[in-house]
Amino acid sequence: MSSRGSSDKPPVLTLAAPAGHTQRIADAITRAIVERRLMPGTKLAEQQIADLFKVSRTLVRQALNQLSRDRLITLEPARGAHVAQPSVEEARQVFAVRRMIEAQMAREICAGVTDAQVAQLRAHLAHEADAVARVDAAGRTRLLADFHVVLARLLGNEVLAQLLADLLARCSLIALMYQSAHSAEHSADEHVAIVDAIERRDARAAARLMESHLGNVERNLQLHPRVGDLAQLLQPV
Amino acid sequence: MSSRGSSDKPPVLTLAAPAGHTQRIADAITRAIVERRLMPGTKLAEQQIADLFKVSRTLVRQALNQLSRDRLITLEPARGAHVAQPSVEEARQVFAVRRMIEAQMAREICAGVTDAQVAQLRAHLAHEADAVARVDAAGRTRLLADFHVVLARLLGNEVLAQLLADLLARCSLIALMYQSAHSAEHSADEHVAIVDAIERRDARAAARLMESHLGNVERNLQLHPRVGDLAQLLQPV
DNA sequence: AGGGTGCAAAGTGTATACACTTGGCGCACC
DNA sequence: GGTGCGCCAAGTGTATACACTTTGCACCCT
Repeated sequence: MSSRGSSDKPPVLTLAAPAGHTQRIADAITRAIVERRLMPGTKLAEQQIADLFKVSRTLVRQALNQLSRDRLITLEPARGAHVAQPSVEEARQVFAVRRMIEAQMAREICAGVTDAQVAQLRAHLAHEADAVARVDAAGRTRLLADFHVVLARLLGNEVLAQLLADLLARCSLIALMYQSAHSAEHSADEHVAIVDAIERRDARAAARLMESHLGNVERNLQLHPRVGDLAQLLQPV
Repeated sequence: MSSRGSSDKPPVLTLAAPAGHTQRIADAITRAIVERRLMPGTKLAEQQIADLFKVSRTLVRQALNQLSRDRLITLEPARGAHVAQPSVEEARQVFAVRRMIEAQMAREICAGVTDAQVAQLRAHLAHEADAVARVDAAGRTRLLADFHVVLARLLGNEVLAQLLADLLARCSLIALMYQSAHSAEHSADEHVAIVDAIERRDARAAARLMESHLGNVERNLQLHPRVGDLAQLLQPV
């Protein structure tokens, strides 16, 4: 709230940004979704967005196509774009994939991590704590997700990092649909424990902590048994 | 148990009408790349493709954007689209990710696989053997890749299956760039060994066999040391 | 009065037009 | 004769125009 759309974009670049306009629109919508300003199911009319950004529908369509591939919105043939409503099943599957990938990731990081990289992780944890202390909801959410991407980057594997980033974007949408009771402080603490294990090069503990961390996050979503189905059925498609 | 006994031709690509034109173009280009009719580095001019498919550049651009997100082509700002040339580094990273995911996948499959599912795998292996026997290069390559997707689907995790399908498309491009000496029969044999382990519910063996299988495939690519860089620079047609 | 049919407004799907960038060739100048 | 500058062609980037689908509302029929 406090950091409204501050004009961090000097108007100088506007004519020369080539791949920029489409990406800028996609990013803006992504942020709007993740920051809960666009609720799941909301219709995204092309002309409306085009007017907002002062561009033509062409660029808006490109952006929407991208977001559709990221599963952040759904694109029905002649009915337009809507903010996606991930099903309970999809949520479970996304978390299952994250557990598979990130547990193994934690193990491999322990095998070859340097002291400098550990320091890098500590720095990130400090940022997380800072955001939590400042009650900066948007930044906090982003940093908590970024932690996992930072871990991926430690392996020097950009493909892995990109893949995880995509999954995390979907997770943000899932988290806001099935409102999590898992407090940010709790997540941050678990991150600290994971880094501790990594610093000790304790692969088994790191993997176990990562799995339990992801398990906690998922468990605290309200997508559990029959209650979730009911809530989902009440959502207008 | 759905009547999924023998799948002679169940590709899901057959949708044509609604979102069809763009998808049809993207699929055609994808196939052309994977079947080695478009070499890495080849320029894809929009108007040229548009004429071929008798549509406007608009739809071609949409298709190219999709392919660019799949990393099958690169899209430079005002220079057009070219068939991607995955670097040696990228190839290694893709395989590293596949090992991480698929080894764990093999373990989890062993934990909960049913006899019917094993039979399904056997059926797929039969198709592979058939394609190898018929010296059907295109079908063979596709089936060898599909094996891994079929495994992913056994877990009932569509997110995982989709993710793996994306990685496999990139692998096809990588395989044709760094021409593999790994014979199709060899791969098929390793697939059989993996299924054997799964049938025995031997998670450790299945994971180990999967890792060695992927290791063999990667090792037999000619992306080994510094020679790879030279070979890559000489590649462009 | 209720429900079905047809019309009209809105919105998406595709094509075309136009502006701008890039790259190559030739001409002039050194 | 070599090098640099400028014009021309080709191709991409964005906007706009137009056709078709969907949808809501009013009106008519039962």
